[in-house]
Amino acid sequence: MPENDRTRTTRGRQLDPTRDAAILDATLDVLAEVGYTGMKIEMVAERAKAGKGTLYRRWPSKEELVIEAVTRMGQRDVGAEQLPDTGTLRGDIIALIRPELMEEQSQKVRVIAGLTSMLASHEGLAESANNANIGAWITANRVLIQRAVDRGEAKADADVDFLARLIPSMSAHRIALEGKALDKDFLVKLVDEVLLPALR
Amino acid sequence: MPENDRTRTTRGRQLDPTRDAAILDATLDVLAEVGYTGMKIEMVAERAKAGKGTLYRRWPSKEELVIEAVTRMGQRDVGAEQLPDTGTLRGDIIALIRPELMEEQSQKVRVIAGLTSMLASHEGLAESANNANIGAWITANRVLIQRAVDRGEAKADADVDFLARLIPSMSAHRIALEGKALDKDFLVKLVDEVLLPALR
DNA sequence: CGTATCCGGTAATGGCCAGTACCGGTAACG
DNA sequence: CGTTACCGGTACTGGCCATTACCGGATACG
Repeated sequence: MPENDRTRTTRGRQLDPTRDAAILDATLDVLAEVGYTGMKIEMVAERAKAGKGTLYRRWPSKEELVIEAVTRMGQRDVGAEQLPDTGTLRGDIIALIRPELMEEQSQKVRVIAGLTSMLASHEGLAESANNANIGAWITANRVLIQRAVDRGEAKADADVDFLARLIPSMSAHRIALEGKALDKDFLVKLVDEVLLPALR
Repeated sequence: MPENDRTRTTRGRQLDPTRDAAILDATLDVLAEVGYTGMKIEMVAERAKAGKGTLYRRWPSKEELVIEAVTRMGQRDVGAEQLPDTGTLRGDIIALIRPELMEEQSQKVRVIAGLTSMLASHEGLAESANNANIGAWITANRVLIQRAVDRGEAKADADVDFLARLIPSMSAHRIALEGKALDKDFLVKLVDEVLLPALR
């Protein structure tokens, strides 16, 4: 039920669809900054320049709002179809590192980190959060590495699933626990010093 | 100020020092299970078979209690002096994987994960939590890897600081986000397939 | 011994904040 | 046009705990 029941038959003014995006974006911003517990509905409303009523007219609770925001965040992912294909794994992985994507990934990781405490209790959220976000990054890596294996660039007995987690895991740790930014140097070093050696 | 001011000059019964450990242990257990927000003072009291007053007689707030518990958790670390020394890096790292340590590390990671949302807001906690816990594990790895470099077992230009984070980061991701246990197979694979190739 | 203080319980107190109700104003249905 | 429902604001309500206050026993200091 990501989209609430918007099929109206009644009279009068309709919900303004442009407010939705503003509210969901504000939700992610606040989540990334202060986590689920620190996030107050009023902060989201204020940042979205909306009244609390406007939020509650769309989502029945804070929890539902957060679930939709996180789910939507997971949907704007890299898109497994349009992955780079430069002919080498190193080139592919580095092509994945565009500055906008890095910033976006950083926000995603921060959102998830601020959510970990409720993952255990809330079932659907854990799914959306983990699978849809870091998960997409891992999936992209999996595809790229598998290609390298098929191409003979990487050794045939490599554990693709396992190695696909390498870069996202290390990055998540750097962002969430060390509080550092995700810079290109770090990622390039990860590819050259760790991932590629592991595939030879 | 880890230890409260216990220098009493007044008359009457003293604080029973054996209650402290029970309460701090209970705090860590609850934190690992439900995170900071989900943790209610009453849960801790109940698990420690204590009254709430007994807690508040020792710590002025939930926050202070958690800080001391987490700080103390950081102090029972591997102990950089008694690190294994088997002659090979592989042997050393695997010797570090004792079942009790794995269970303890898993609890630590779960505690930290349930705390991430408050790390941003509370300064000292982030320090205690990150540096003192995963940090100790990273430090142990750093020492072992440096030894391997000195010994000529690993290549001389290896970035020891960087590689020391490999196993702890990957393990933390596995425990905190994937919710899986930290088993020996996973760690051995990490050493053989990732760390050692990166050092050749 | 006498009493100050602790102990494990349990019953207030009080603040924070999700959720609700309304307000004056406005846009979009019939 | 006349409703009806929305919009951004701003109270108000109610529940959940952190924190405090007590209770009827222990206990250890002087």
